[in-house]
Amino acid sequence: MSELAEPKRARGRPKKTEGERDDGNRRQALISAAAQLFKRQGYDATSTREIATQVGMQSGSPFYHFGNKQDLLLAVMVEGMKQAIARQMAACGQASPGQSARERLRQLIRHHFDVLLGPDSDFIPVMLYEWRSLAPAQRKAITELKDDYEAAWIPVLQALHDAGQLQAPVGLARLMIFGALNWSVQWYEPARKNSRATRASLDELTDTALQLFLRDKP
Amino acid sequence: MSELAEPKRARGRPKKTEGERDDGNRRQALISAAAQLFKRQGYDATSTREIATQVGMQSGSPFYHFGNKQDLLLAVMVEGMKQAIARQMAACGQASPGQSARERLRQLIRHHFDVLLGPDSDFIPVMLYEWRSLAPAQRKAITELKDDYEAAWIPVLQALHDAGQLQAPVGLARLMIFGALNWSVQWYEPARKNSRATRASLDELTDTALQLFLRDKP
DNA sequence: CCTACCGATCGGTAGG
DNA sequence: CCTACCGATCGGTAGG
Repeated sequence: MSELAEPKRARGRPKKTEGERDDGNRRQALISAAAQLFKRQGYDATSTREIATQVGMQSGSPFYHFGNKQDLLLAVMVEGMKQAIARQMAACGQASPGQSARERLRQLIRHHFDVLLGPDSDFIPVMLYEWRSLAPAQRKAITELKDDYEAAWIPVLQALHDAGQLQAPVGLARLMIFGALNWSVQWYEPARKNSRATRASLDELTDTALQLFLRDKP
Repeated sequence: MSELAEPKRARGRPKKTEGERDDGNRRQALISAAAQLFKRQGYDATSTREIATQVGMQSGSPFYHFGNKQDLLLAVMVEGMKQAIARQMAACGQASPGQSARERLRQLIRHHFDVLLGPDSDFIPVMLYEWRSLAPAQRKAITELKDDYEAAWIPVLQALHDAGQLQAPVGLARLMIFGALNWSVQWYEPARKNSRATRASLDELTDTALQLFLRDKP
């Protein structure tokens, strides 16, 4: 009986895309739609009406969920950063005993490319390229999350620096490495033919980055 | 006598900033003002009225010089790229006989930082971060200029790769190196106390970049 | 969350 | 290049 309830409820709703889960968390749908549109068109070039339409709402309805457009932008960024931090901890959490610093950096970079270019990768690019559109108080909130994310990189880079594999000073090196990675959003086009090709490409990018930044162990 | 002519003419004009050269090339003034505002606020967040006000025009007057707002954006980018190419050729034009590839790359990077972060450095950052706002036909024009600018880098990187000082494949290395450099627009704050400090800092950035990307000559 | 709506702003134009 | 203006769009709100 309860198995039949779902489709019945879905049919009873106003016209929505067929098969869309309609379990009431419209707020999340707004955030995802906003992320996608903000990434493609930019924050200023995207109207709240467009976002509403994409999730099947009327023009004023997003403001039931968010006080204003800026708050929606902030929500996109917070959502993206929290996911990125959680996934980074899961993937690169603590060093295995026999793991080299180079290997730890490889994992961090590989995960970062995933966050930038992989599936569901609209949130972080929006955060990187729409920073300017936040209010100052909002920037502070995001800065804290960004610091959390970057904190995992510092000891790894420091270890590589101490070992002579990273010559540049750690502070500037971190900024330049993130630049090299983050810029890929501007030029990388995933080979969409199949997901395996995309994964392979991100692996290649990771290897290239390591070759570029690190020297061989002396 | 001719020494007195200048202030007299300036006084006779309608209210403009004191001492401003008013020699009629209003088009250039619009381009410079647009570059500054586009960089600070973004293209979409800057109105043509703001630009007009900044150069002392009325709201409709920019459209006497430019067909529409997008054309003004294109003019900013073209202006920036032409200057950057000319200055790059002047600074890093042809290799001196005894000049190493590493030294040639140093010059290219140092000049690039100057274009990104030095004085009068509004144009290229606008080009880098407002690409999305161009019409497709306009993008083609800018792409050609960008290819000209980047052409000078290829043989240098290739030579370094052949010599084993640059391990990563040249194509991807170029993209990542430009990323590392271009991203500095997001975090670099020039020490404005005096111009010497700024120059020194850009020199430091250049040295760090070389340390990061290149290995010692085997 | 929809309906109905508002004030503000924006890019752009005609006509001189 | 200014004056005067327009149509369109936008973020946001009241009231249910």
